[in-house]
Amino acid sequence: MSTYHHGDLPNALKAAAIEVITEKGVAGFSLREVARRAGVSHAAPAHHFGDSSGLLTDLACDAFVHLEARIMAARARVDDPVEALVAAARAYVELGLEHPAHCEIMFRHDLLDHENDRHAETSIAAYGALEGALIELRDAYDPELDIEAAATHCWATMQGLLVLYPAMIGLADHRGSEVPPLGDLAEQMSRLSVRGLIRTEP
Amino acid sequence: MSTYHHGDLPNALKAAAIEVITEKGVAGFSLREVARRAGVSHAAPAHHFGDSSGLLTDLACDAFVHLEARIMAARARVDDPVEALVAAARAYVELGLEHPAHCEIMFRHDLLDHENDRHAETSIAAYGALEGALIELRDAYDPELDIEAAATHCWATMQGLLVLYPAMIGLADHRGSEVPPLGDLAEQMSRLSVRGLIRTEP
DNA sequence: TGTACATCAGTGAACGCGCGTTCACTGATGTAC
DNA sequence: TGTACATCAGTGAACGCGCGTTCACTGATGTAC
Repeated sequence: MSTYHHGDLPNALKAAAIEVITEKGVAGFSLREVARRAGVSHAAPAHHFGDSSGLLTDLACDAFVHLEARIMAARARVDDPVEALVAAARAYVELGLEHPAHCEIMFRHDLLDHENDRHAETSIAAYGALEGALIELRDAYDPELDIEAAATHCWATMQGLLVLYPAMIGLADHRGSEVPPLGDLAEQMSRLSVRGLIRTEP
Repeated sequence: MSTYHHGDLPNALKAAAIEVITEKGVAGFSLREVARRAGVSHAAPAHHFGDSSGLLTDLACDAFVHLEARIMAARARVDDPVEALVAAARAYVELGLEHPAHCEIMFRHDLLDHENDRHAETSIAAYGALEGALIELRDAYDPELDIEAAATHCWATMQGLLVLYPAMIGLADHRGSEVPPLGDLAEQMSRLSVRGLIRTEP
């Protein structure tokens, strides 16, 4: 097998990067380490991603694409707009559980390249999927629902939950209490959000 | 002036660390850089903090102490439990605006030392201040309010807002729309939360 | 169909840099007697 | 009141390491004629 040309080095590098970040956190990430894991010389990644923010930005875009797909799937799976939103909330945190590395990067404003067009596209698309769910909620339950505010509220709550969850576990250990599974927590939190968002009881 | 013994090197190092993180993000943080800025040899920090996670953990503890103080102050300033909670929400994000470096560290689970006793104490105390506000809310408006769930909901929403805010600005720039000031957003979000948390309209 | 050439993808050696850690040291401070 | 000694705080040189970047190179692929 000729391996001089890799065939799909970009994706191999992304997979290696995810591996590194999952094991050691973003702090342990380096282009050399990634190249090493992909079995390629350390100068190779530059041909595809330029520098490390190029690679990380591409991974963040993948994360947004995954997120959009999951929210859309949740919405398609469930009829009632309230239940669809709850399902989307679960989908969000489950993405965090299954792809912690992607999630760790998504909002690391300091590490990403914001000029990147795909980054704008994919993040807007993911946001749009959430907005869609809220538009259905508005149309079904409360014409006065403020879509922008509701989207910010839902997204912030879920993202905050992902950030806080490890700390909650640490705190609970210290107290001898228990923390519910993250998915259940996401459901509970999103139901609280919905109660605040719509006036009519569903 | 004899400077061989610094007088208060630990605090000088912490101040330098905040400076570095504010300028370059956590990614640009190193003990050597911190020592340099404190005007001290690069081996000196080890005498006080051991390694970098020792220093960062101490900063995170300071952040929790600040946060607790702000929440308590907000509660003391306002009588009505709903308004107190709203004021606490504002206090949270304003801490994020005024001390972005502290805030960037608070929940960086990967960088902190979790065996640290002060970390447990201070984070529990800050959480307790929020719980206190919610207990007052419960007693005044809804005896069935679930304190744990409510605390998680409020904290997650505010923390998520801090994480998302830069991204929201980026997205708004791209759309040509505007994002309200963070404090106003915090108020709006916390009012939505309260509406979901208590059954009786205040 | 075959050949020449341009372009692209990856190599590997070399560079200088900043990092954390170690270590023998020295200056300052506090305490015992 | 003075002296000796232990402890603590900070020094600065040395170490090895992994990093990003650069560069001349080579192997593979695609295209023009």
